[in-house]
Amino acid sequence: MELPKDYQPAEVETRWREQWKTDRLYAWDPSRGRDETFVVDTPPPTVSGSLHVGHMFSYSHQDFVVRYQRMRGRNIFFPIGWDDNGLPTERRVQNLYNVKCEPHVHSVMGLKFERGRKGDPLSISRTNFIELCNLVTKEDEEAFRHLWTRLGLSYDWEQEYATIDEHCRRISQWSFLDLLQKGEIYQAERPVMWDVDFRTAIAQAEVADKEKHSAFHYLRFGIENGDRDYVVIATTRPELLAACVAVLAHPEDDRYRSLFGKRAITPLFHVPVPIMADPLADPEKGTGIVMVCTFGDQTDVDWWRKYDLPLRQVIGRDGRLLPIKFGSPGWESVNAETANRVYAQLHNLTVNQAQRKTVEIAESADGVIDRPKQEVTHAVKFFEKGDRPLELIPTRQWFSRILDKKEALIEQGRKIEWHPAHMSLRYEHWVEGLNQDWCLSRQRFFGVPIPVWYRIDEEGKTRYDQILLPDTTSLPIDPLDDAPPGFDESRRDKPGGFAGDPDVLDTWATSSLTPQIATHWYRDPDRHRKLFPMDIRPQSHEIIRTWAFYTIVKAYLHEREIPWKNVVISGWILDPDRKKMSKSHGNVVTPEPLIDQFGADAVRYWAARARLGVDTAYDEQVFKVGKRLCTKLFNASKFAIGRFDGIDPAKLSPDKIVRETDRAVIQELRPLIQRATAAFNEFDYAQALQLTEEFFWSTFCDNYLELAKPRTYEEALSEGRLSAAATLRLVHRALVRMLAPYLPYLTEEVWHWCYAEDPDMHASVHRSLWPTLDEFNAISEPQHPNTFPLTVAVLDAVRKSKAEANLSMKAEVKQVTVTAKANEVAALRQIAADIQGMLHIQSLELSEGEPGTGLAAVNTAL
RNA sequence: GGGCGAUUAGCUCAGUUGGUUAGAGCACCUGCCUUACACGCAGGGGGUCGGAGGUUCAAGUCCUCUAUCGCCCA
Repeated sequence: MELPKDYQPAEVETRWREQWKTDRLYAWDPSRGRDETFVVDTPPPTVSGSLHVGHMFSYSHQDFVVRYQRMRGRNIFFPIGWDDNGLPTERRVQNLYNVKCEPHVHSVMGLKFERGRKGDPLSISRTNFIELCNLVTKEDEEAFRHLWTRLGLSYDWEQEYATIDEHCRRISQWSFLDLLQKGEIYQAERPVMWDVDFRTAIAQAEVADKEKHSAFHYLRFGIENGDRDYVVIATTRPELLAACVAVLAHPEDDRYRSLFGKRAITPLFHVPVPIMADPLADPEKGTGIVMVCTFGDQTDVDWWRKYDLPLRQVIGRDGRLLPIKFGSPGWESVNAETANRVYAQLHNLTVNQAQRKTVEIAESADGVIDRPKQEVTHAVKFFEKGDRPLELIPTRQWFSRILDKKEALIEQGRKIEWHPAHMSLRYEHWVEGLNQDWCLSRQRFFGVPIPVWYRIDEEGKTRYDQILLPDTTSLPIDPLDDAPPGFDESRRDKPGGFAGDPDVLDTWATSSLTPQIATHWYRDPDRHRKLFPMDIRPQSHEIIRTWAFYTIVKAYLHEREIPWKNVVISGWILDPDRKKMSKSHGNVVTPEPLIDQFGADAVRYWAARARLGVDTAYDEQVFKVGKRLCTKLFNASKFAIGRFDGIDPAKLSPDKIVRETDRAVIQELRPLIQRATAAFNEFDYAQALQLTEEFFWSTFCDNYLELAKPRTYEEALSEGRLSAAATLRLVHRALVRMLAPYLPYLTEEVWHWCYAEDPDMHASVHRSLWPTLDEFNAISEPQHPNTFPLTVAVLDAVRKSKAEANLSMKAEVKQVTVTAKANEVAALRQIAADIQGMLHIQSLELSEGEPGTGLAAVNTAL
């Protein structure tokens, strides 16, 4: 057989990629039963995010597990999707094309858009904006598809989906309607966390705390009919002064006890507000007496509800101060004229500007500022993708009831096996800390529309309590384009007609349905039953509180089921200084050049070296190690196969393995198979790799191959040569399979040099069965279980002597004397010829005795 | 402030249910171009396992406290 001189990853990878696709090697077989099927719920990557090494890292981890399971004979269901709807795509479109979506703008057919256009953002219609999002999404998907394919991830591309495609919209809307019908979702007008730039509500899971510099401003509030003139309140949000609705202190705070029941008069706006006692007021914070605004934070909301306080909303949805007229109902002031004069200077300012302006006005007024401000640092809530702090703004939104299900959700989490186990705590702690129902609606555009309409009464008022639902057979629908059953388009937005809900669903409302999306759920109950609950959800740890959590929620709400039996958590790739890789830090490594440089298998090796759930510092050395392993496997395979090539494989059956050396190496292989299999069954691909790599390099290449080599050069098909050839073939064939999950390209290449036609194997290594002990049952055990380690001890000693004498390994050795226990000497005697042949020993003397330390005492005379 | 995790050779990491002189790769040093591989082979130096205390015949491996770092949550 003519084999190539060097391993050329690029050529080999391209060839096999094509072949696998043609052969539908990774396609799921719908005809096979659930018990022989292994189902994976792959979290679809956010395609508008930038590709980085972390993607290759964690998505390779799934593939190791999947490829192993495939080699166990399981029917693999391994779908892949793209998470493309939502803000990341919208933001990318805005930046790429310098546009902004304004729903009132009319659509333009066939509008051409230009990337990188300068000037002010162009306002475009919702329809045009969504068109652009779809366009960009397609390109972004292609980048991921390319990377996944190059990496050799064994997805079943026939199951591909995108969270904005028709199928996903249909499933997502069905989910909404099903939960609505089950009473699990509701709409309400209430203060929600609001991003003033994206102008949308967001959910608890999307909030990130950021440490920000701020300051307590000490303001004097007047007291109505009091025994003192004023009380000093410290606030970090003076711009909310106009929204003040009450003043609170701790009931046992003697400083303020006499004030309870009286009214305070706010500075600048002269609004009388009640002074009340509440145990949640912290005497240690600020001056111990706090102003309640609608709304500064969640505690304000709680107090506002608890005491049924009035609503004085001053911050608008765009983050600017609303127009307000003091003296009008709800805006009483004992000095409305002054209040309006002050407020006129604040109206329409952003929150930041308003804060500065308020302080400026307060400073120039008499008796408002009590003392200099005090700088502080505190945690401020941001939308994780946002630039300005969140505001609490009362709006009408859809919510999913989850607060009343904490216990049940924790219980669901406990039914799932988490790998590593401690990751389940992240889930439990998140559920325990929930403090809001899930806000499902987003005031955005590129998402799954909320599939409802509302009646408009004869007065032209939208009746949110009169919901119109679509016929489920018509899903997916867009209530802004489609008319509800019983109406036609002419009645849209007219008195007596209907209005479509303008909002879209939170992306997680769809992403949380990846199991149902993949199984086709209600559309194909048979298929759903065959695939659900799934076997594993591989993902990384930062999305436990979002992706894992919401998916568990949905499976529970719909079917009272867990979505998967196992969650398998990948760690992160950190930069060499162990910092998180992120675009803003500028430390992100781009993936494709690494494949160009080292080959896909080497990149996968790098990923495989990291243990489950453990964060790993980025170290380019590991790619080199991977590449070196590929080179070694390539060369060793060429050589090993060359040693038995030409001998009829039928002559190389297990029963031909009769020599002690050969039986001894098989005896070493057995525990390797057991241990690697056990590790893989626990999803511990890293452990399985480490064991296999060590055996391959050290036991197989450095020792066994060298020992067996002389016999393979014998001219006749002697018993010894056949035994060595059969052993080489069987061990090598097992090792190639054991490395196949990690190095799919090279192992497939090697497989086809020699093993693809074996009757007990599949043409592809990736569908051949993982090695089991059964394959080696027919081979007798060596005379002594320690024969191999004993032999290596002798080899090491002789090699050391040669090395210390600066001699070549092929240098002749006059005599070697080995002392070992009697039964071991007997075993060693059968190895003697191989040892002598390998190390060129003229005389090898074996004597029975106490070896002292170690297995054997070895004396070498050069 | 609470929770979780990490802390092992210069670097990146392994160390199974506690048990002989703590391992690997890289880097370093010394040899060897041994008819698969110099992207190789052989050999070598180098850690007492963050710190303190405890349990035990025996601890990197269990317990307590503590330091540093990271993540998550308030």
